[in-house]
Amino acid sequence: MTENRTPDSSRRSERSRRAIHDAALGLVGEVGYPKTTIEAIAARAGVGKQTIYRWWPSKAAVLLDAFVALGERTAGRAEGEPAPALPDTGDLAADLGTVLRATVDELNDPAFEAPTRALAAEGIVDPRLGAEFVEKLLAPSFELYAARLRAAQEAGQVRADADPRVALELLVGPVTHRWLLRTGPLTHDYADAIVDHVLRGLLPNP
Amino acid sequence: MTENRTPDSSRRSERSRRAIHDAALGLVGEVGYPKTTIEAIAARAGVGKQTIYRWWPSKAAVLLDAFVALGERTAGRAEGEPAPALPDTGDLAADLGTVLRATVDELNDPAFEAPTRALAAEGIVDPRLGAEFVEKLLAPSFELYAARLRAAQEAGQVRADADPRVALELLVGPVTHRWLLRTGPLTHDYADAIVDHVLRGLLPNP
Amino acid sequence: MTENRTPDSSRRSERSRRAIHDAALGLVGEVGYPKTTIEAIAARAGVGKQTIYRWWPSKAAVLLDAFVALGERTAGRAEGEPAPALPDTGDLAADLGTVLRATVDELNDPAFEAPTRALAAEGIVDPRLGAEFVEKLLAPSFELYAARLRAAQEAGQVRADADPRVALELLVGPVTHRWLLRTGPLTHDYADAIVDHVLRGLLPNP
Amino acid sequence: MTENRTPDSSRRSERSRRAIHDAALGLVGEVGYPKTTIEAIAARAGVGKQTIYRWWPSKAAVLLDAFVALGERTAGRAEGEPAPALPDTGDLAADLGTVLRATVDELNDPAFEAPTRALAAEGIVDPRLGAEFVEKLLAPSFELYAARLRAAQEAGQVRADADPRVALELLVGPVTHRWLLRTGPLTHDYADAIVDHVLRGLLPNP
DNA sequence: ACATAATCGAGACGGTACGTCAGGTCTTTTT
DNA sequence: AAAAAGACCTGACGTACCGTCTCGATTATGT
Repeated sequence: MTENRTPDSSRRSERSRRAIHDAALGLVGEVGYPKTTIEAIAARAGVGKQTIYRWWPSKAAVLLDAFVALGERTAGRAEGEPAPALPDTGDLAADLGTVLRATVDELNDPAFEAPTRALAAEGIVDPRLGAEFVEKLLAPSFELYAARLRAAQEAGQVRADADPRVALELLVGPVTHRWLLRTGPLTHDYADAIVDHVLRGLLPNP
Repeated sequence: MTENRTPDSSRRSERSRRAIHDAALGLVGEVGYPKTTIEAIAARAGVGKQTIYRWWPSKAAVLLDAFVALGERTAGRAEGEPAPALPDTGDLAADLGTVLRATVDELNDPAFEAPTRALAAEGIVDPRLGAEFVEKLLAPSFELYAARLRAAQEAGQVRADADPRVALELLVGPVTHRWLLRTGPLTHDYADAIVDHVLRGLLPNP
Repeated sequence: MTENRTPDSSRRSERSRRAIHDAALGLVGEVGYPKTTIEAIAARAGVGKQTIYRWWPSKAAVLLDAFVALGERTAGRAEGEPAPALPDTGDLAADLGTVLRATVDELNDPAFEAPTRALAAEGIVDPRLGAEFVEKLLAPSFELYAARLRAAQEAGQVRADADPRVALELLVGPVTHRWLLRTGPLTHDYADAIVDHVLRGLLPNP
Repeated sequence: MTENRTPDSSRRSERSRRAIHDAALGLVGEVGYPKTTIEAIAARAGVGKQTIYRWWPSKAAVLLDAFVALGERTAGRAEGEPAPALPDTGDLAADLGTVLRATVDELNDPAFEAPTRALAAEGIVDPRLGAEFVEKLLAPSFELYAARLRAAQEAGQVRADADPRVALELLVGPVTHRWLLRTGPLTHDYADAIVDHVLRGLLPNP
């Protein structure tokens, strides 16, 4: 009965897509995620509601797309994807510290905070969106951590029997935990402390 | 004009309170949190909507209350609060492993999953609720971890310069991270791996 | 599944009812029936849409109610209904002529024309509404015609074997026909001609 | 800016025209007039929406065209126009009765009822369409009545001072009145009664 | 023991947004 | 040049809930 016709994406209006992205980000920044309605996005974008419903399944999906596109634009990259590499000075502790501090800074950046929290919250409840959130926003940087750890492992700076995925989560888990639950201040010192503790546990057995 | 009268809680109907708790938990279990509306809770509880609005500020607050009460009831405790202590067999790794595995089991329990995720999600976005969520549901067990770690520290099993709060987050952070973001299977093995890594980092300097 | 709860009319807001009537009539007069939307009625009446949907099944039903109430208010009568009697001067032709001319005037009154046409049109397509339209707006006056004709019949001015319902339709049918289909000018002369022809056919057999 | 170009009707696709007619009639029969949408007509006819908008001003106009074409096809006539004559047996009452009964039968034919009512309703509200409706569907038969009455008048069977247009409306008005308003059963007996009454009023003065 | 006052169940109300539908315009590609 | 296809903006639909509000009908003290 209800036909699930998928629209012809080759005829999609690029103008509308961009306008919707911008409107979504603008509104979330100005009035917050919960008060950002699809109706308002459409109105601000000068677009029919149907044009949103045609291409996205939910408000959160719109915002996720917009956010990803924003990240790419901000990073200067085109909508294709090569992401920059994690520094490798040879000093593992310093390298991880640098990046974890950067992560902390980003989480503390008020411009990013609102939409990121909103998307994380939606993703927690909606597995589909959660997977997309992780894949598009988190996975890339996770992979960089893992790569750097593997390099260190090969250089003998890290125990051979350590799983880089687990190590990665030991670094990132506490930080996001503190950020999400607001159980304490999210500072560079905290990032350093995490790196310090974790690396102690990863040292090769003497 | 509109007086903001705070209701007289001594006249509060215990019957209604319980009915609302039950209705909220039932609905969240059956239709999920987003489709659980205040109107539906009121209807199922056989209660006027105003009775909910009188005593709770939001749907999430209702669920949080209901969930806390459920936890207490399940644990056999009265609505007062003494929480059981964390085991201390002298073997720190074993003790932490036991408890972290229990946490993993609870997070995997389908009955608890839906409401916990919903509350976590709301808490991420709403700081007030987040604080209450942490305070009522997480803080108690966090405190137990911290106590056990302090005991181990005093016994010389853990470096004197380690911060128990940080150590705690090293244990709990990765687990909740994996649970919230669904980045991997949440198993006993994973709990053990976390404990193993973290304790290595906490050993007294040789 | 879909509960058909009927609202409690004793709690109905009289204020809203009147405001909706006025808004409906105002809008139909100003922008015409097809461009009068339920949304606009609600907005102009300062009322939630649901309040309209709660009490009326359709836009046409709203207008019909409003129109009936208007008719009663205009006629000075309260919302109860005793309708005035048709004159009986003894001269049947004169009496019928008077009333049919009045009907013609009413049909030509621009204030009444738009809503009446709209309601008639809806009634033609929707039997339920049509019945209500006839019952509430037309039947009362029809009954007066019939009564006057019966009186004439008893006075021997009309054939005993004539059916007053049919006679009534002979008078009223051509007038409404011409009005609805705009097949010719709707004048007093036309009314007189109709009365003349019809009465010839109703004279007692010589 | 937007030119109001009138399309070149010589290049019009006959195939599409017929398909649109058929789709319109089919849909009105199946789902009723209000639920028959231009979009649905286009889809069923395998035609672009623009093709409809190019050639017709409104849904009602499409249906009217389709209905007229259907009537002509049904009557076996080509799309040109000669309409059959009304019988003249010399017995005016019998002749009019025959035709009025035929009219009654047509109005009672369920296949014709839905579209006719829909068109009549639209015509009541939209004068332009109303005129077309009368002109294309009603006027031809009206003219036949008028012709027959004129013949009778010349034969001295009808008063010389009677206006055939009025006489015609005396016959047709009550029937359509009853049909449109559903104020009573539309039977052959009713048709006969109307003819009887009307002819009494048309007899030459003794 | 009873009056008094608050809570309670119920649900109508003014609103906001939802997700859907169709209208009528426009563009792209095919015939 | 007209046609099939269908994306687009627009705007109304009817529904679902929101949070507020009034209405009797219970309570539940505190004099």
